[in-house]
Amino acid sequence: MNDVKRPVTLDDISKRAKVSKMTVSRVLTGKGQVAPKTREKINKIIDELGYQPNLLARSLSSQKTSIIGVVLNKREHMFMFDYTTKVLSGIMDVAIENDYQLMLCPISADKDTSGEYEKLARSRMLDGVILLKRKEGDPHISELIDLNFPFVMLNYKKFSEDISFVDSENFHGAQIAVEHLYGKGHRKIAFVRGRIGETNSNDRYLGYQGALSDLGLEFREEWVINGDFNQEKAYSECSKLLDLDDMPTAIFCADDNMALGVMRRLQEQGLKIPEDMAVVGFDDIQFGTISTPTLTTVRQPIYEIGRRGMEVLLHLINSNEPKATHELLPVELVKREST
Amino acid sequence: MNDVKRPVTLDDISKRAKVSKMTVSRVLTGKGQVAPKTREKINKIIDELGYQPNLLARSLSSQKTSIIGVVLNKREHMFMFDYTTKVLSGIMDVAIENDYQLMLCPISADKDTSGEYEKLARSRMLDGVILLKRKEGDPHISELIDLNFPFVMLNYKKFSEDISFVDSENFHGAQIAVEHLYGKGHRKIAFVRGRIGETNSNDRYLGYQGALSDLGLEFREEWVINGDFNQEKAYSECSKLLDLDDMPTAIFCADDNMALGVMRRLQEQGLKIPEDMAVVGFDDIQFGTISTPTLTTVRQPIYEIGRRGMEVLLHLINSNEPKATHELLPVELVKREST
DNA sequence: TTGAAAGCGCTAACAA
DNA sequence: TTGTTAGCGCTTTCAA
Repeated sequence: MNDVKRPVTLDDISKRAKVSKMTVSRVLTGKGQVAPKTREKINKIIDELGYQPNLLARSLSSQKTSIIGVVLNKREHMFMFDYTTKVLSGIMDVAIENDYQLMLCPISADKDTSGEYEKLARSRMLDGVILLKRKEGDPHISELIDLNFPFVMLNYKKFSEDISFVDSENFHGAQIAVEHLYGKGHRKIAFVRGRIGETNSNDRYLGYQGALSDLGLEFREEWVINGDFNQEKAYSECSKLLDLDDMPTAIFCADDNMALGVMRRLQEQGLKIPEDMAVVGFDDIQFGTISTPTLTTVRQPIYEIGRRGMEVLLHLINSNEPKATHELLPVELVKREST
Repeated sequence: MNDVKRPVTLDDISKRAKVSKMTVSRVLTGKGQVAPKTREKINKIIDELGYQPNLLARSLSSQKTSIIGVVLNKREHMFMFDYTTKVLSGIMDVAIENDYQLMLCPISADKDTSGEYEKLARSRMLDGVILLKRKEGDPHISELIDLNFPFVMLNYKKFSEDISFVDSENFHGAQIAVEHLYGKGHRKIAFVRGRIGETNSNDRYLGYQGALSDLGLEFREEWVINGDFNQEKAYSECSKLLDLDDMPTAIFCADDNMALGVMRRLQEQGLKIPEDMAVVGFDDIQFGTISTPTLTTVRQPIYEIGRRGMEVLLHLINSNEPKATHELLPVELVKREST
């Protein structure tokens, strides 16, 4: 048994200071009036005894824990380390600034997770949750809504008054990617789709189509392949484009990972990038800065999304009449060697 | 105010089932005997009412939270996303298997963090902590030891009976890297050191020196440069090697990040890798698999370190007479194009 | 400005 | 097999 010494409690302090526990509690939390002299005396004893509040007891009593759950896709996050690290950093920085703690809540993205969100909410351990990259129309979100439990979705978009989200301008991002290629002289632009069923993926597809139409370019079914936000899938599917009689001259990929897969395939085929085929990605992951050639891409402000997400959640938690917030953060084209 | 409906409590269940709270508690925790019939009746009511235990109350009463704190270097983890993600995955998988939760505890690696560990321990929120990549001889570890609070250090080595750690065979890893270069015909082998003051870094340096001596190779001060586990630093310091009259023919870097910086510098100088200069790294990060050339490296089992670390910690927590565990996991040479 | 009493929801220890 | 009692350490509410 690890018998940690019996910790100092409020009671110890109050007895030593010859005041009630309540007075000590007031000093500790800063709420309520305490005579300066009393306060001083108590503070001194707190220091002497090295008192630390028992957060469990405090939370049980006050019905607030100052802990936020971060729901991430159980296994998938391994393949999105760039994303996970950046978004967590943003969330974490705001958490630190506001004295909140972060709890990791891995939940499967595929299996039936019915009841999982409700469990989190009802555990009373969390004041709110941030959901990362959940699937479109996740049916279990209603568990959170029904319980009126504060939550924010990141990299997810749904204009519902029951759902707060922070996402980036995916539609616009796809547009500027296509316009950039157009500016470089390309007229036959292919698209590699992301996972069907993620709102991000859909918006980028719509942005691609919208831009083609705005620019008077042709849209062809066979120039659209499905990469599933998966590098290997994009790598193999890419062959379909290369087998075409009328090949595109540029490929816009719904994320950088797929762009990397596509570039690998092109290079194996002996094609020069960007001379024979231009490539644009989406995200701006670090790999794209050291790949050969370096990757032109649409930068998403992931760190900022994390920050804003946490800010929105804290507002939801602490405001008297919370209202769902919908935010789309701006994206930016980063020109590199692949175009 | 978010007025979540009043949650169902043990009391509600017990009244409805016409048994005492204790009996319900027994059904819930699985400890103690309960008549099958009673159990069945209670379980039914639990389902009906959608009861979820209040973890706060349970923890306060039982003095166990089933939450583990993961202490990571506050800002630094941003630059080690590969490491952080892998090690967290390992920790998380074992946590899930054992019904533990993970709490992120960012603590600065540089500033004075006196009292921070103690705060974690005394908060009563955590059953134990895992410390990632802390500096050698971190003076505040004693706070944990004095409180007899369970903790494990990862990627840290100190043979003390007060400290449990899981690390990889850094010394041996450096040896096989040098031996590999020797096998390729190299006799003048330079070394790029990591951060002075991390045990990993020191061990790799010692392994390098040991291997040179075993192989009867010359050790020269000017063939050792300091990269501080920092890609840019390695990039710039690398010039010192190139300015030498008697240049080495191979460079062994204490981590992959630095190796990437070194390769960049070499290529800018017009040197061919591995023809003009061979390069070996340490870690096996993903970048090394797609760089040009791909990087020969010593693979550390980071995911495994995370797993073992969590297992060791759980043992420490749940064993009656815990004893510090010291583990060095095996490393492995991964041959690629850079040698 | 301070204090007393009650309770947050659960479990440990003991008793029946 | 089941129940009773007594907390865990804090905050809330109300009274002084």
